[in-house]
Amino acid sequence: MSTDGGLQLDSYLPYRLSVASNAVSGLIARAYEDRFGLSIPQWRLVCVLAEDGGLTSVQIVARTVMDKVTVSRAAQGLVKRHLVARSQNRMDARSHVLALTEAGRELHFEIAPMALAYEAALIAGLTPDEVNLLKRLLGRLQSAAGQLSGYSLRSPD
Amino acid sequence: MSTDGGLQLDSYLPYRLSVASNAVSGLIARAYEDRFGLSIPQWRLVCVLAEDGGLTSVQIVARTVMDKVTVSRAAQGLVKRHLVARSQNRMDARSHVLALTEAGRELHFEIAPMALAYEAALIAGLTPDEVNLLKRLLGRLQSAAGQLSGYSLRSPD
DNA sequence: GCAGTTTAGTTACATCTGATACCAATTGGG
DNA sequence: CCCAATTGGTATCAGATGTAACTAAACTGC
Repeated sequence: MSTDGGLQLDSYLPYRLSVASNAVSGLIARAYEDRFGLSIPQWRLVCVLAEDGGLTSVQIVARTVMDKVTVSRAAQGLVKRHLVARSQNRMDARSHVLALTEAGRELHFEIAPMALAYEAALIAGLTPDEVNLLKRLLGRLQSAAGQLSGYSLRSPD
Repeated sequence: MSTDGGLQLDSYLPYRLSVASNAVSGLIARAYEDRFGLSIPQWRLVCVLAEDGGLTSVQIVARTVMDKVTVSRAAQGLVKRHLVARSQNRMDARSHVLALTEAGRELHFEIAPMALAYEAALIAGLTPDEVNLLKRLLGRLQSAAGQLSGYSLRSPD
């Protein structure tokens, strides 16, 4: 037993999580960038707009766990490429409603199978039960982290 | 059934993984930064040096899945604070051996319990079996991503 | 209906990160 | 040996990201 109470980087969960996430995100990011010129924030935006239809920036922020600046920039890029259109929101003149254009819908239609293929390749070899459990556990970690942030956690004396 | 073959952001694994990892990393990063002035790369470096003793930059890169530039910068900061010492490597005059100083060891000794407490708080409510499975699955995702990168993955026609 | 506060969204800035270029030292082939 | 190619490590540059400041519009109470 070592003096550090058993802390080993290799089995430290936040480290493992970060490394795995970086590996996966890097793979996916390269794929979207290379073939469609989309950043990950842009891809997420396309995704939620395809699912939910027109949304305002605030709604997208709530839906995607991204910063509002990130959303704003992603939207700018997509509007410039005519994949997303912004229309006046007659309920509130400060905000615009973002929605996929026809070209945007086509792009989503093209990407979706590739995205699913990557996911399938990543989880090949895992049972459906394992995948479900993994998603559940990730959700738990996320909410635990959310609850802990703001609190200060003192190490045992 | 939607036209996209069932792609929903909320249940898309790479997304879930990224969101969970960001939440956890953000939490941990703030804790280390606030209390010890360490960035995550610096923390990792302290960790592996505490575990393995003196290492060269190349060895640290292999051990921590970080870029060599990141390691170089993290080391600079730690050397400046006298937490890490660099000594000549008599096998190869280009490289130096990095090792914790006494102050560095003390710092590690202080941080380790907090790091473990965060991990414990994050996995509270999970069974040991679930935690082990989670780590195994993360490892699998990481290696799958590693294998896939470099290959091109075509979506099914 | 008007002053103060809150909210939607963009801009500006400071930071961090990674790819590239670069230098010094080492290795290997002839 | 010596020149070419490789490797350890750092510096430089460009792009991404988040925080804070800012603008404009919309509520709130009176």
